[in-house]
Amino acid sequence: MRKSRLPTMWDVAKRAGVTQATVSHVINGTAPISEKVRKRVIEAIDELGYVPNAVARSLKQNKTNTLGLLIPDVQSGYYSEMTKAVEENARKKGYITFLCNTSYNQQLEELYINNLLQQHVAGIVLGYGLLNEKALFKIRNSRTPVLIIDGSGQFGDIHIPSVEVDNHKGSRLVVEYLHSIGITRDIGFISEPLQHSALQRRFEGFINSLKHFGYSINDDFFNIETKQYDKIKMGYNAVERILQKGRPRAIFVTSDQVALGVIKRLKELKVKIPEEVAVIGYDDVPLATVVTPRLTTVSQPIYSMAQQGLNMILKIIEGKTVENDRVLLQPTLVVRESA
Amino acid sequence: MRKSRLPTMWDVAKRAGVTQATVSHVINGTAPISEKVRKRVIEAIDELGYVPNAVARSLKQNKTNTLGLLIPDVQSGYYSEMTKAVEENARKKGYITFLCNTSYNQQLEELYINNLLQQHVAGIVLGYGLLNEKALFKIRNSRTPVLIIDGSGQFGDIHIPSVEVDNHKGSRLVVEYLHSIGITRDIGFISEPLQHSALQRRFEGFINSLKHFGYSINDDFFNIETKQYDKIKMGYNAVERILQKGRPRAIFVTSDQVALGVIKRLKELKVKIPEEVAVIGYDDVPLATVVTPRLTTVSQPIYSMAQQGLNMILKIIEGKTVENDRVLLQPTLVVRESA
DNA sequence: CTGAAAGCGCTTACAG
DNA sequence: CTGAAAGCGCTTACAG
Repeated sequence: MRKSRLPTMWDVAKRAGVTQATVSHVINGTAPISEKVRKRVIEAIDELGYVPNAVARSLKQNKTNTLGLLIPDVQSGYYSEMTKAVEENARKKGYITFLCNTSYNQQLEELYINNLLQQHVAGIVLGYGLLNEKALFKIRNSRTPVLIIDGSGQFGDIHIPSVEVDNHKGSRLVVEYLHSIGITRDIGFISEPLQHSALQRRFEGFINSLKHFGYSINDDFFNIETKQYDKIKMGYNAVERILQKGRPRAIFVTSDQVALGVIKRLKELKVKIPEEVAVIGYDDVPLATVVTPRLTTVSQPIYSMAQQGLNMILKIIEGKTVENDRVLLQPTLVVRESA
Repeated sequence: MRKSRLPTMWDVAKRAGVTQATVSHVINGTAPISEKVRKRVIEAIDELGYVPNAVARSLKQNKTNTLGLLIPDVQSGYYSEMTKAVEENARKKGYITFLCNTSYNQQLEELYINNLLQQHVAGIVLGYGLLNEKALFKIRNSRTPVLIIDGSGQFGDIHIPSVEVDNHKGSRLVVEYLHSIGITRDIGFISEPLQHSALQRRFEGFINSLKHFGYSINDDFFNIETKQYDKIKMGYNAVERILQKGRPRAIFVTSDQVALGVIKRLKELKVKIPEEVAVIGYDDVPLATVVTPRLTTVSQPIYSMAQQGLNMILKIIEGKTVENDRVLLQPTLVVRESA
């Protein structure tokens, strides 16, 4: 049982007793059509269950209404929120989005980019700073509009439009807050690998702020992972390693997902949070309010990033000029219980 | 600065001094080509940075390598896992997937289905039992291969291929386990709205098992939400309402996300889990091991569902016959600390 | 207000 | 082994 050919405009035309061009005109409103003919065409469409073929349309118009979104991991609370925000805003603008989950794998990044380019997507949204520069060049070469959310638009010589959050400032907020509550030494740092720009900036911002206050830097309490694996386990293991060298008074963790593991281990060890060790995360994922103690963390305006980002890339797609193609948004610190 | 036309096979052909058909043949390997010509064509492709146009290809071949996935909410731990599993398996088979996040909104369901149909996706994967039957009819009408994961394939008269988990059994495992640890009464039930079949089955299974053991049913301890909102808050509020009527000895919650809220409130109230109130969730999301106490829950073989589901729909897409189009997988109970 | 016709970039019999 | 040609289902000037 193979599907018999789907009805086309030609079938509709025949049934309505008009020409195929006329059917196109009534569907797209591209010409004034008499009410009588219009009605006949609409009827024929309904009777046949005709559905316009976007593939043919795209080929002729040389434009699609599809977007590609690259993220490292939909399962992370942060990226799933980003995915939702991007997809929702795209839909509202009439675009449908391809989801590309790269797992930070360079080969996958390139495979997806190749695929998206072949699909002639109207634009590509990068949810993080791609690791594979070759893939980036391919995008540039194709002249496909591209945007990076939550990442620097600067890759060596090439620059792409971006909407990012001030990561230096995020870290500064953390150190300032710790200062304000009297924690001025033994501040630890835990992070997943500093693979993309956002994470690197957080680390730089952290170090700079520490220096700014004239704190001594004890990297016994630093634990930066060198490869990706389960985020929660990363936090869990990091606590393990740090505690072998001493006890920090506070730990700044560059993502909530990892902070969850940190808290888990600390609690198992009966270390009091925040009395003995204060913990501050980053991202403000929904779960931050569920753990005990509730997580103090740096909040990122994800929805706003996605919204402004989408507006920007759509302008570029439409060939309009965008005044500012490096939008910088501000993070805020949400103080709860863990610090 | 508008993009100049991208190179086509025709451009490649001209540069290589061959015909456009020949270029197509070397790209697709659809004809034996002399090594000499092949090399010239490959060179031309590289020099021009030619990328095959999948839109044109799809139109001519009347098939795309795209899939649509409908889920209610990427942000939920359960559906983000499903999304990842489906997307990964689709990619491995050469398909790229459109993500459609419906929020259980019937209008959105229909909008997405219309859009996917226009895009002529090769297949549609439903991540839950669609609420809008009209949308379902449209899929059927278009004869687009469709598959439902984690939901019944039976909608009134129409049946669609499905891979689901035995939800009756999941609930039975819960009641049996409670029985085995001596909890034989005052068993509560908390659920988000029973909007799709999976949830309905869990409820039925729960009631049946209670009856099976001859337990009395006290629906003072039941709290089934009537509309969607934040899952964690649902759990939180449900505890509130139930505790006003008395204290159950155990609560079965039909999803971990909601169970997180249940635990949160119980802990705030200093109710001991599991000594005073045992809590059992459903789904076994990654966070289940992070909360304190670690969540006892029913585990679903999501990856396996996605994998088997993808295999099935791809067979259907390729016109092969599938022997069993109603696969039923088995859940397992993971006993941790909360019960 | 409606139609005839070209063409988007490919694939695919078919010839030679 | 390579090419000439039709055609996938549309949109879009252009005529009338």
